[in-house]
Amino acid sequence: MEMEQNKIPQATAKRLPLYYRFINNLHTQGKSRVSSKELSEAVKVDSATIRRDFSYFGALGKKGYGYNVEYLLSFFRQTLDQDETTEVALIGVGNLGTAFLHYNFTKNNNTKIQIAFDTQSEKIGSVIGNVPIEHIDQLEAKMSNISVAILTVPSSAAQGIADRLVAAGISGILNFTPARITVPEHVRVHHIDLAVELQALVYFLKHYPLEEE
Amino acid sequence: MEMEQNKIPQATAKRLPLYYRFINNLHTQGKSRVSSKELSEAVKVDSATIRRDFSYFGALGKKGYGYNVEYLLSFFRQTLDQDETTEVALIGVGNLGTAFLHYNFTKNNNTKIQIAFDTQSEKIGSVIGNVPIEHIDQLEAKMSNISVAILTVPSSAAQGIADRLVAAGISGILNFTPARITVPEHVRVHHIDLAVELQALVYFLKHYPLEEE
DNA sequence: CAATAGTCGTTACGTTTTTCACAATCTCGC
DNA sequence: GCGAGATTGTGAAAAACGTAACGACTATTG
Repeated sequence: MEMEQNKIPQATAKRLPLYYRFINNLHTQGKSRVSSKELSEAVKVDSATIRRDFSYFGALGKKGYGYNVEYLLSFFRQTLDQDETTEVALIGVGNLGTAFLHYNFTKNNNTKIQIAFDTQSEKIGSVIGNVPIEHIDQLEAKMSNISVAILTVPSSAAQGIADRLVAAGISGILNFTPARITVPEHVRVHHIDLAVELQALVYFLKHYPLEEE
Repeated sequence: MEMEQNKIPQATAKRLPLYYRFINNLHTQGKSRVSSKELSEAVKVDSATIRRDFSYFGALGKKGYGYNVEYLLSFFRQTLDQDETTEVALIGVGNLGTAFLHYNFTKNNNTKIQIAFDTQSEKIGSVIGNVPIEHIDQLEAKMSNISVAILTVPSSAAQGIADRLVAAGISGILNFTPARITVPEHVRVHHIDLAVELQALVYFLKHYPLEEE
């Protein structure tokens, strides 16, 4: 594992996948060149921030010209390890879980949902979006060499499943339940809380009015 | 609209809904008192940060004692305008949209999905999670007094729908499509990009190793 | 009532992140 | 090959954010 890029700010790291997708779009559209200003309008990130972000990886552009899309794309593919796919498990095949299974991550991404788990027997054995669904009892048995899990179970089950994932050797959990799960230090958890996101938006609307007109 | 709390940092504002929910939980559990340390363990936010966040609203706690759950709850209810429900529209009743419709926001929140729209005729007229589903053609007609929309349509349709929402007088959009939509300055958009979240987690796992052991 | 332990509110400081602004450099048309 | 215009990369400043530390105050116990 190269540690040279250890110095990349977290805020920058979070934007990288976004950049990657839009550069990919540009490439598909046949564009061969792009400026930080254009990219800024597309991804809604300040152009200075984009230039700064890119600069952590060295001089990727040319002054007076901008960035070569092809070069940028191949660079990001390498940086984001697009060549090597990360296998992901999904726990909880409800509506939200199903949405993920239909989401074609592999197309533009380095991730692939390899297997899904649920408790409901009528779902077991079926395949959604090319992903087979197994009974949750099989979790420990079938999680070898899977290091990332998406948690879309009811919140009451979240901590219990998280404990089992940890025991099975998970490295990262994307937690969509409202519960804040507790895990050992070596496991990284990202929380995405849909109700909180909605409420936060409402709060901002009421208390941080934007420019009128 | 009170503007006194204009000075609350955005980072704090984003945490308020989270605090609210956990305080609500404590109240339901019959706890009458809580310290910033306890709350910290529950919501996974540093206790000093919690005290700081609360302090923007004045002295809510008592030294040597902690915070009174009931008081905190009534305070947050007021601050987050929990008494007055915000009506929300949902556009796009796919898997993700359906997940939202089943999510009982109203229970713990000040938001209620009032109406949903889709293009597929077999869904029109049905009701999911108490929310009626209308044809997208009805959008302009039935959006009066709705100021917030959840956008869960295919990304190719995102900008077009966004334009119509803006024309219909929307104030805020929670955008779950990978597309970054363009709107006038007075409309607030929060982007939640599931693929980006997953990729970001993977990137962090590879490049920012956590403490081993 | 004194002593002890607990907890807040806030100050001070360090870190991270964003933004400004411009010299350096490149492109492109003529 | 020159000059006008475009765009990068970055130094420096500002803004935003997080956290350690501690004085002030409270509750509780003996």
